[in-house]
Amino acid sequence: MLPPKSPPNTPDELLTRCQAIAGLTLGELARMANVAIPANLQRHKGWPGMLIEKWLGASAGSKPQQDFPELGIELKTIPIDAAFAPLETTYVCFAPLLMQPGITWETCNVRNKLQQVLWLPIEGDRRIPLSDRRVATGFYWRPSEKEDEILRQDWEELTEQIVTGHVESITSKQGTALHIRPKAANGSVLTEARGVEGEKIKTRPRGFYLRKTFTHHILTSAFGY
DNA sequence: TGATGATCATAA
DNA sequence: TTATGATCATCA
Repeated sequence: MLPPKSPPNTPDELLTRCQAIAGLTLGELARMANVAIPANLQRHKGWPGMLIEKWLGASAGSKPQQDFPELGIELKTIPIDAAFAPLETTYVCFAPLLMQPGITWETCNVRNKLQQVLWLPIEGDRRIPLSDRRVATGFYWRPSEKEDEILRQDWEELTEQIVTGHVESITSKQGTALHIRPKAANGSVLTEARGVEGEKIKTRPRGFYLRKTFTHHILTSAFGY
C-alpha cells in the first residue's frame, strides 16, 4: 500500500482512504510512505498530523483554509487514551487580533473550519512507542444546533474582549467549549492588537482551541457510548 | 494530575 | 511573519 498522489474527489472517497489505514500503526504508515520516524514527539509535535495528511491526500502547505478545500472538509487527528478520551486540546486556528468590523460568528474562521470535520483518533499514550500507536477509524462530524450555539457563545465572548482592547485579560479558563491560548514559536513572538483606547499594542499571538471536554463529547456521541 | 501557558518543526 | 501540524512541561 502506498499513499495517494492526488486529493480525494468526494467525501466518500476520503472516508474510504481513512478506512484503509484504520487499525494500522504510525510505524507501518511511516514505513510504507518512506517517512522517517522520530524517537518521540518533543521536537516533532505535528508529525502524526502530517503523516495522516499524506495518507489521505491533503494538499500540502499551510493555508488558513480547510485541508480539503474542494470538499469543504477539515482534517483533525486527535490523540486518545485507552478509553477513547482526548489527551490534548485541539487547535482550530489563529485568533485574529485586529478584526475588521462586520465579522460575525457566521462568517468567522472558527466556524468555517468546524463546519465539517473529519476526526481521526490516534493512540496517544506516551507509554506507547510512537511507531506502535494505532490509528482508529475516522468519522465525519458537523456541529449540531446545540453545539454550534455553545461555540458561538464562547466565540462572541472572546471576540468581544479582543475588539474592546482587552485581549491581555483573556484567560484560557474562559469558554466552555472554545478557549484562547498563546500560539507561537516562543514567548518572545509578538503581534499587533488593539488596546482599550483603540491604539495598537504588541502582544503574544493567540489561537482558538477546543477543550478536551468538548472533543470528548464529540467522540462519545460518534461511537455511541 | 490535569489544565494553562509555552514551545517545536516546517512552509511560503 | 503568519500559517500549518500539534504536544510539551510546569505549576496550582
